[in-house]
Amino acid sequence: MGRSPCCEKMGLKRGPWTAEEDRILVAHVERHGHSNWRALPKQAGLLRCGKSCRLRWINYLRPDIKRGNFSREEEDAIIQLHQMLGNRWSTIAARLPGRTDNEIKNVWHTHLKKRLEPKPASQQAPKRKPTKKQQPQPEPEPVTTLEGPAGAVPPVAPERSLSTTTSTTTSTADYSPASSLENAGDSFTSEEDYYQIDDSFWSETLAMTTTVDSFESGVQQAEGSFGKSAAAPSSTNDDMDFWLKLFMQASDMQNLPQII
DNA sequence: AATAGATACAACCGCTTCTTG
DNA sequence: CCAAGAAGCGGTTGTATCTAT
Repeated sequence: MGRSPCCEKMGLKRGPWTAEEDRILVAHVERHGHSNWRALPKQAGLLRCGKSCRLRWINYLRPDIKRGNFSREEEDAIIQLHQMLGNRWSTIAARLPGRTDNEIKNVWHTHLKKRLEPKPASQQAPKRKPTKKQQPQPEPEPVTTLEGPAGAVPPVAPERSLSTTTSTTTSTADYSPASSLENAGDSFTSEEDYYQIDDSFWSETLAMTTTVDSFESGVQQAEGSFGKSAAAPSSTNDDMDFWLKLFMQASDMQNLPQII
């Protein structure tokens, strides 16, 4: 298939987006939509390639983007979904409203992968404070809800300023250990305590896992009846789309996550 | 105070998949 | 059915910022 001759780079700008470029892109998309990314920069008067515009829009300028630190629930959801789906970041992102594949990918590589690696307890706590970009801004309440199962409230698109590219960060769901400690006034003494934040979350999570597990066994039977090779585990990966569909259907049926 | 190393994340690159004529 | 173009996706890199020494 033809490869996109994207970025006939001559004359096109690269690197970080300016506030002005953001403003132009947002204004143009709001007015005309983005049916044709390739033509968009020209129409909007941006010296960027369509690909770059698309990425900027999807990852930062979309109005429904949720910015700020990942909540513990979101992180755990990513871990679980990654176990099931592998590096299918866009699929994982689809289960985490307001989060982008790029963001999830970054979080995975910088935090979650390490968390899964065995390490001494002394290293369990995050070493760094949130960066400037991550600094929580005063927010009436986190978007992520820790309420019960019924609390599967759709995430609210946070108010965002478009004045700068980086200051758009609003910590809508800052639930990092550090901030929890600060906010709680009281203290969690360990990460284990931290995990005990909300039982309902875990029951939900477990329910999800169980559902998927039982689902998988059910599907394996179904696979047999479909005439598929009763197949080594590896074939599961080969047929991931099939699994994914089933997974989605299962979650929808049970009104399961939408993890947050 | 200086600086080397670690970390976080925005952005780019190139391949795959989808759509259309 | 085929080929070209466009969009989507995942891997990787560049750079700003923070921590430790």
